[in-house]
Amino acid sequence: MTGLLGSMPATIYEVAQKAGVGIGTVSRVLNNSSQISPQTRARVLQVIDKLNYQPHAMAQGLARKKSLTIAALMPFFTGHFYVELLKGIQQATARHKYDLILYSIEDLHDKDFYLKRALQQRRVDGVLLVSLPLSDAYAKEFQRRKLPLVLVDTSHADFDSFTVNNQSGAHAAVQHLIRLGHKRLAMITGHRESKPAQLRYTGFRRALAEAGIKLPEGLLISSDTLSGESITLNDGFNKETGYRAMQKLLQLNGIRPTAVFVASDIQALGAMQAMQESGLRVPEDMALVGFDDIELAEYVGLTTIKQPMFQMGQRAVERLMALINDPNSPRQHRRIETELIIRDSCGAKKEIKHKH
Amino acid sequence: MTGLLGSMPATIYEVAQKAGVGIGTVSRVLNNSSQISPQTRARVLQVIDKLNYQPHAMAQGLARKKSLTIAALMPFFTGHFYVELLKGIQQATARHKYDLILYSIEDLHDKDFYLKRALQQRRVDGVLLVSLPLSDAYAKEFQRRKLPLVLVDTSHADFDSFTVNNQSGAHAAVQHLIRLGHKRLAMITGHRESKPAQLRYTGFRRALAEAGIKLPEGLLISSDTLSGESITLNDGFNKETGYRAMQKLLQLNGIRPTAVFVASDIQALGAMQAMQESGLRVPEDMALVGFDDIELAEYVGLTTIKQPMFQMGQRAVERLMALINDPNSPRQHRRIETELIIRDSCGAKKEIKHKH
DNA sequence: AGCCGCTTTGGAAGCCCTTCCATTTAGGAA
DNA sequence: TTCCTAAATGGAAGGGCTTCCAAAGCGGCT
Repeated sequence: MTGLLGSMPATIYEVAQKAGVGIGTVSRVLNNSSQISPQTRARVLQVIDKLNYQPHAMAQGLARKKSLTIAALMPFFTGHFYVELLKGIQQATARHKYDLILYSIEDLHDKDFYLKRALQQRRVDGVLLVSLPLSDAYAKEFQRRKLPLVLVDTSHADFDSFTVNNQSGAHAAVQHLIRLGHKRLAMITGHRESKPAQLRYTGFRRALAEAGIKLPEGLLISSDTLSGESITLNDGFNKETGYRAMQKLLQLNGIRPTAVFVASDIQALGAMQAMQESGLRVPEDMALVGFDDIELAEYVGLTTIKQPMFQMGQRAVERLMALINDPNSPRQHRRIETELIIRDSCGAKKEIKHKH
Repeated sequence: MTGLLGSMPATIYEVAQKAGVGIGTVSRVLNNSSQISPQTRARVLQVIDKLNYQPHAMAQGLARKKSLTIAALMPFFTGHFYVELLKGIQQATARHKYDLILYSIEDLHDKDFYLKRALQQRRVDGVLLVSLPLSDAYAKEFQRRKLPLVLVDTSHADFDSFTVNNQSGAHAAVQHLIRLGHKRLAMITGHRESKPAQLRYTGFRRALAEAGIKLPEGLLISSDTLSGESITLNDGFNKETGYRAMQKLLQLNGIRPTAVFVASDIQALGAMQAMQESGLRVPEDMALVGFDDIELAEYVGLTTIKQPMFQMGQRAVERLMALINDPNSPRQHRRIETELIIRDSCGAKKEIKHKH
């Protein structure tokens, strides 16, 4: 009995010998080459089946100068966002019969090390760079060697990228609040240097401008204007900044806003906590809309902007495959549109109930 | 200018030539072979550095019959549990200078396909099988060929495994409730066929027995004894089963328990909802302890049992590396101990307050 | 000078494929 | 039958490494 895998996996030579053909012929069968007579093909396939033969990927890779492998470099932080993204990436990769090597970048210094490793040692056929900046030196390398690269949740003028449309997402969120009748709006956001924070702010301003609403002094609160322990972390999107920002808003007694757009759900949770501690209710005393659609958002009934990460992962891989097949394919910068998820915190549901 | 990666990556031949040595010597330097004179080594290293040379992993793999790659097969379901596990796996893999190929198994039928692919095509040096059953046919293959395999969150007599100690976790949860003075306890759990559900039940019984407490009729509710839409899904751990189970408990008016051990957090959330709808408070009217420590648990203040998945992922990889280095190393079955996370739902915190 | 035994080095063979070129074979046309 | 063309096939070369064996270098001995 040969066993499922063969005691020592068979090689193309054994297949050729048992089938009474040359190795070239076996290779041609394996690669669906055109010039093979149906009988020979059948005979070879039969032997392949009997020996349970599968080609050795490394030998194939060496000969073909292709690895049928792509690498994804991503920071492994938070939950939902990356899990969904990874799911999408993994699924699409498998569908194309490619394998995925995953590199988790915990320190930005490691990035170039792993890039080099993926490219030069592993000879991956393409790279997915997620949420990480592309250094100029590597940008040049990728271009010079025409290596397929797709950026996800980050961007660079010279390479394909998929990013969430932060601006239109924020715009939709704010527009929603305005339609619900709010005229006095505030915004809580992350650090001013954070790109997503900037874009979400732009969307906010645009929605206000379109409705002819002005943003009074003090109704925009960025994380870096606050003080506290976890304030300086990352992009400023965390619970504490949300909490402190809301406290600050609540101190502006006279001109308290009736609705707040919070640029991240996690901050929105902090904000809700601050309101609760002041005895205020959401949305009655103040309506809230967040951004991200984290897992908790559903639980607490937070209206928010959902980013379709699964789909984004899939599409990024599709694009990468296209680039692998045609490295000269023109650049594409895709903005993935977000979705407004209406729950309780914006007050829309109550309003509907009133009307009936 | 050579560029970061070399216009076409250098080979060992170029290095040898520029350094004025033979390829064997370069190879020896690369692999830290002993018999090399310091001067030669220095010269070769210098050229390697200048050419930015890195060995071609596929050529190395082919020659060495080793890939410096491991594969992880896992179902990609839920959040926290797998994300943490994957983080641990990824980190430990990188520390050993191995690369990780990730296979997501969405359909059990795919499992053997990907196993075969990993083993026979990719020639990975070891496999991590997560939360998936090992079929007998493959078990034999792994044994015969002495292929390093480590099971995570699943087990098989003949292979190394890392599992959460469900029983002692449940025991700790229930013991905690008993220490808080509860004498009338109930349990809500998943399907009776689910292995974790069974083990958690055993832990529950053991804690009761040790305290001399009997479990009255009707105070154990398994998902498969309920009716409803999502009831039959997977292992029975979902919100709806928790909700229905609690409803059922609440109908037993006379003998309502004072505390409930819920075998999964997600069910505990459903149970809390049912209580809330009946106007009951947690923990005043009924204390609750869950299992899993999902993200929401912290938010709602659910006392629960935390499974240290990150650590488990790391340890599984460590073990796999040990097996790669010594395939005859004796089997080990490790049970990872859980941690009791005390929050509000068990009433312990209030009790402490009372005392002061 | 000649010899011995290390240490150090060079490079052929081998790992398992793909691909290309040469060769064989079959089928038609003359 | 003979010759020509196209289809089918065999297998050498090559891809970049490791490893092993043979050979060279070296220092100290006699």
